[in-house]
Amino acid sequence: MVQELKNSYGHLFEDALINDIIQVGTYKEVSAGDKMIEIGAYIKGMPLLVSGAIKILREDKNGDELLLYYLEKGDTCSMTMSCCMGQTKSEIRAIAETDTKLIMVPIQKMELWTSKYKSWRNFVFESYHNRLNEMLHTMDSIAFDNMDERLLSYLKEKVRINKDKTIRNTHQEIAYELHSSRVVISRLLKKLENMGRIKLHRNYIEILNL
Amino acid sequence: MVQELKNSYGHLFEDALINDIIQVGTYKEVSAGDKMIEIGAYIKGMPLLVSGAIKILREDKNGDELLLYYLEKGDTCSMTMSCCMGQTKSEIRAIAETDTKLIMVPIQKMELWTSKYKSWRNFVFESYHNRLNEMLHTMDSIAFDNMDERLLSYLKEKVRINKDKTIRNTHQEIAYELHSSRVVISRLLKKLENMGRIKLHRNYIEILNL
DNA sequence: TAGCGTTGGTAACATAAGTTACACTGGTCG
DNA sequence: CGACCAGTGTAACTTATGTTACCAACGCTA
Repeated sequence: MVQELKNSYGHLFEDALINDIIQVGTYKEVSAGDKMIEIGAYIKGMPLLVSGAIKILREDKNGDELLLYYLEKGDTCSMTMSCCMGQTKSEIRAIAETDTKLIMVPIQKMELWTSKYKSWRNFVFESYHNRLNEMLHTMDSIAFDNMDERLLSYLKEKVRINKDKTIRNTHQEIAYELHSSRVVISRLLKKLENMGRIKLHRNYIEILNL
Repeated sequence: MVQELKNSYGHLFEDALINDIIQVGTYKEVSAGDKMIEIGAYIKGMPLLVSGAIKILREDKNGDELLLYYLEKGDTCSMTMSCCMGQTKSEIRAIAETDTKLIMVPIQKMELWTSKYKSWRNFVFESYHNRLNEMLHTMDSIAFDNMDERLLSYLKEKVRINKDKTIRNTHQEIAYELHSSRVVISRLLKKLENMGRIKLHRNYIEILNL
């Protein structure tokens, strides 16, 4: 854990803070697909991502989902921080996109570290900043783009996050994350295949050139 | 200014901070419709709202707009803080919705106050928290609701923000903020009128019961 | 091997929203 | 007064997206 922490956060945090984190943090590994936070749950700790990726999802009245953004190495969950302040329930769902390593820090430390460590403050602010910006871009995509453009962005992002030109998802799963329907996604994917940009297979999609 | 500040922020900030704000802050009044921040602009100061409301808008590739949320008394602009950190340009446009009074604080103070005053830290965190939540709810509305529901929410919010059951906007202006077209909005407004929920007039709308 | 569930392809249709076009009205300004 | 313009109402049409239905292909396992 110590080495992992230093690799991912050594350049951000001063040594004293690193030591504090080692004292109270717990190292965790989660597997792709594991549910990490459920909507309405109370938050116990704050995650510092060391490797892998976590997807953050929003749910509508019918229980259908919408992908908001991903967290990656060096990120933390602003929603979590947000919740800690007000002791409110989670507004979002978090699911591991890939196998992920992270360090959980008890939220009780937040207050103290925020006053004690400048690097921690900066990290927290930066994190909020990044999340707000990601929300903005997700918003752009949803409000301004057609489904075919949204699908394209989705595929691109998925390739980047998974570092894999092969997307191992069913059309149904993709439809779910884009808050659309399977038939629509199949239709648009087929169009992309006809354009020569992807190759469709059962249970996976080969990305050629996006 | 001193009195305004104490009224709106006295319960939030410790006296020493209030004094600091008085030292470096400048009092400003803006009129409804005034453009306060343009997309791509660099930010000079951070606004602390004393009264009135400011609308925050996002722009698409074609220059069309989308209303994100309003800032009110006691709010500040997280996007501004966000920008200060990274010295980046504004991602959004800010326009006074009503006549508004506010105190501008130079961004140079941010860093110092954040380490010096606990109440300032809490204020900044709280502000990020609120903005993230508002973004979430705007997102819900755009991703999950039909235009008629979005229009309804829009009208309700407008009444609340302006504290006025009469909405003094043309259909075109409403269409703009919802990123739709005039014809669509006229159509839906007429439907609402037929349902007896509003009364349409030239250049204004009477809200009966939403 | 036969049967079954999952996945994907596709057609036919329904609906929400955007677009174009044009008429009407009320107010303004020469 | 008459011309003009902004704001609104409405019809007719297009398009994107969602829905329903059904079939075919694949892989599993009884």
